[in-house]
Amino acid sequence: MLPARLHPAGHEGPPPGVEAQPLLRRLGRLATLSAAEVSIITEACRGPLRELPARGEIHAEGACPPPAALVSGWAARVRMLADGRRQIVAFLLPGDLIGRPPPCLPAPCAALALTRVLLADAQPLFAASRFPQAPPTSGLARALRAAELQEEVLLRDQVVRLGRQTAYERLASLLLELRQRLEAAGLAEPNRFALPLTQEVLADALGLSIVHINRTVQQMRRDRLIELRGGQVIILQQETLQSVADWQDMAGLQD
Amino acid sequence: MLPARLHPAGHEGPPPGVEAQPLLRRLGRLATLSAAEVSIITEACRGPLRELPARGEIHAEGACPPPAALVSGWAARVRMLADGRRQIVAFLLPGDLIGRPPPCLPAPCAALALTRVLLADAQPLFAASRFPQAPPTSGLARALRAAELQEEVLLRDQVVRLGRQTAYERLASLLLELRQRLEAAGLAEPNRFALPLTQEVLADALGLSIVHINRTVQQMRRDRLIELRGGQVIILQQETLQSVADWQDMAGLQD
DNA sequence: CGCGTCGTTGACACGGCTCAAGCTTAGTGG
DNA sequence: CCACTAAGCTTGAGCCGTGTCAACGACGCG
Repeated sequence: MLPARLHPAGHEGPPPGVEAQPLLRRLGRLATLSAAEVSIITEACRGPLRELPARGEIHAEGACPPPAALVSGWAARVRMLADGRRQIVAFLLPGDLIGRPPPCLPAPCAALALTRVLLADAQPLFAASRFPQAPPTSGLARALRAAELQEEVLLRDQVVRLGRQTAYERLASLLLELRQRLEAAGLAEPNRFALPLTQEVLADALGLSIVHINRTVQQMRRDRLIELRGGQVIILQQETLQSVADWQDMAGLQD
Repeated sequence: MLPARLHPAGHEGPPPGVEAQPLLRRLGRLATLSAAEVSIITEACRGPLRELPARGEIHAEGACPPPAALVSGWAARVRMLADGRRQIVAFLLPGDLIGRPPPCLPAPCAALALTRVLLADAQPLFAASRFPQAPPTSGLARALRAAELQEEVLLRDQVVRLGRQTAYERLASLLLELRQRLEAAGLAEPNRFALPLTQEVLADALGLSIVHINRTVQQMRRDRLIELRGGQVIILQQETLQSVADWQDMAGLQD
């Protein structure tokens, strides 16, 4: 059963404000949130949202943007080399956080919308987590911290993929990562999810050429590990995929 | 002029305790430290140090070790694949921090000593930075935070290297990174530093084979960009090296 | 209908890997 | 002082994974 909060037809502007779900689900999984904290999050997602079209720049390289939460759509952290080569450093999915509160370095990556994207102002979340009030530490603070640590784990996975895995393994590994993250945001069925990425984007993420990504996808199809059509992935043999990818579930991250 | 704090002959156990310098220099560069904070750091480095030989395991994959500071020697964060392939995710240099205080995920990487290594207990630093006492925020807290953010920047550089650069470019980029980091710890002259790494270690860091690292080094020697003998690197043409590496100074990181 | 974007395929080149051997250096024990 | 050994470095030959170039097909949109 797919999310009931899909709005009927085309995207005629930001939806009513029911879109707090990915953030709520994800942060709620990282730590238990109080009712007050839940409403802070909901409120932030109801607030004025920033909308960007596909290919829009969320922030430039070297910027130090105010913290935002990705409410819907896909984005990526991107670094360009002088001669135009491009590397996608990380994918940003609904429920992910994009900037950091003020004491921060200039971002070494630009952030780029890969689809149409809605961003909420995340400043209230950080503000609310800052004052160590009643509880040992606020659940929100723990969740934000855990999200940050998780991002670093993903970065390390990316390093291993790029440094020591073949094209086939990289693709398997990335698909499993995306499935798990989407699932944490409530956006994936166990073996099926939307993948709104062109092969060029996959190539730039996995450090390969477009052509080779294509061949790799096809091989994986022929091996009947996955189906991939029309922006939908179906994982046919999760076990095999996991062993190909040398997958190790990062499990808990429950603080 | 090289550091005057080199103790005379062989390594007959931890030195008197003068080895707080890399940590002090590095953290002091990230934020201004109060006299009290300086003495906390000095004290931690005088305290009982943990010593490991080259190849010793600082902590295993999946562990959640107490925070430590690398006082002397080189180490690395390492991930192994099931079939024995190895990827060095990051290098750890004197002045770097290794674990995090308790609310932390199980480490996705093992930490491995690459040379003989001395570790100080970093818990006092984190403890001291936790209570937001007098100043706006303690300089130590800001420095520790900046160190963490800087680590993430380095990880992203590593992703770009592995994803989109050639062997030659990767090596150039890594050498420049190491020079800069060692310099921040007071362990490098402008164009010369110690590089106590075997070519196998370089290969595992740069996602290449030993043989190819060797050829790449030789090419760089023939091009007279660097000299590299007996664990010493001399950078002969910094400008050229920077343009090869697509180097962008991450500059400030002054909060 | 025409155009642009994306996906697909083939031919070929090349960077980097593997295998294999020889070399240098430092350490060790006779 | 000299084998002897082990670790690290170097070099060559050949292969293979991946990149490049080029063309074509499929689809969606104005």
